[in-house]
Amino acid sequence: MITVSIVEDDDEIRQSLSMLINATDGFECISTHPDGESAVKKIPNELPDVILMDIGLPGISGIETIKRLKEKITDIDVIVLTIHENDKFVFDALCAGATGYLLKETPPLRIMESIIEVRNGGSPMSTQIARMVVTSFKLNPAPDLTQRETEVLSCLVDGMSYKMIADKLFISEETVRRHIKNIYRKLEVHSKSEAVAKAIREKLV
Amino acid sequence: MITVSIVEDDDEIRQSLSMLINATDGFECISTHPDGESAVKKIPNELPDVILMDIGLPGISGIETIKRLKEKITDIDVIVLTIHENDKFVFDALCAGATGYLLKETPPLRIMESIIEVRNGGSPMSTQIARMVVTSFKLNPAPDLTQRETEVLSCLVDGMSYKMIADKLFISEETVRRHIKNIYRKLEVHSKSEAVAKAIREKLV
DNA sequence: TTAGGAATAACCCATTTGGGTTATTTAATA
DNA sequence: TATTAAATAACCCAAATGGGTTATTCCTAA
Repeated sequence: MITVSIVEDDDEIRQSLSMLINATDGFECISTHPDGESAVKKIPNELPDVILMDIGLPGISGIETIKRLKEKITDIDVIVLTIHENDKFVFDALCAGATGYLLKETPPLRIMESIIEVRNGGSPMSTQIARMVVTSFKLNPAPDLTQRETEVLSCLVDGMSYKMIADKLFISEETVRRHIKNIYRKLEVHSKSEAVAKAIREKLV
Repeated sequence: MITVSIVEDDDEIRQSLSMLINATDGFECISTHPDGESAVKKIPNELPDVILMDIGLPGISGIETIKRLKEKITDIDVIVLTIHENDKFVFDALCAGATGYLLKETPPLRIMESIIEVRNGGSPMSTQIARMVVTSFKLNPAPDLTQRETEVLSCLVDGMSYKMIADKLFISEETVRRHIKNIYRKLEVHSKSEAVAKAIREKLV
């Protein structure tokens, strides 16, 4: 028996999800909550196996609700079920600790399969979401940077000082400074930490 | 008709995959390659819709092969098909530009479904892989750091100077220095760029 | 064959940063 | 109530960094 809680403000959706779960052998919907506050308060006592979580909730957001619940119950599986397929919502939800992310157009059968999948150590996602997630890993070629400059930028991202970079690349510290000046000009930054931040954010290395 | 190329050094696997694809209506395996070199040389002329790619190849690795192919053909879909479920291989493959990642235990039907899925804008992954990918987004609480220190660390990650942080938080530059010293001690680093690198690598902010 | 980019190297100077020390106020908690 | 942690602030000094300028060598492409 897999126990499920639902956090969803729309009465109709909440009830039909609950009915779907209870109508399926081996599943039980043990509670439903219309907002994040009551979910955060009560779910730690109810301890379901899986939570189906909406993102657009009144009061505290679904993201914040996930964060607070995961702090209290680290090993719970949260599947986001939402209409939002916006980058920010998706990545914020995953950073907060969501294990799966389904769009509301997901057919009922697929929702039930996802609950099983998440219990089996998977991370069910709608196809668009999976693509967004995978694409986010893709490295961008650092525009304009020469090969050597790219190497130096990697060293910066590794937290190395001018001296350490010089030693590693067998060149003088002055040459390192030269390369770094060129990197700053090309990336339009003015310090190591800005360069590192930009390189990582834009996945240049 | 979806056209597929296979890059796989094991003769038996390569042939059975090719047969599987050609035996399925709507799919055609237009070429197979036993190593990365020949794949990089020939696939740009063959232009399949999808490539099934092994990682453990003789000569240049599957990762490197993906990287070089994606440089030449940006809009091609590469599905990795491998026994390696090691973190490093998975993330390196995705950074190189792989769109899907299946383990070799994947049943034939699921492989064919994955080819369709990738053509429909998805990113097919084995369940374990999806979980690894999703888990990699999870933020870790910065150990020991106080709330203010965490705020300052965020500013560092944004590439801000002491002065900018002081202005933003409405405190003196000296206090910023104080916080940063404490951050360095706790994270065991000795410079801004090391702190930024560590914060991002360990997802502390 | 020559112009230009890439990589190398050096010097000057001001600013920023990193490490050490000390101290006050406030809030939490034992 | 006494203690502790967190946040605030200041000073000293040395080292690292950032910006400007100039120059040489090598290789590639026009």
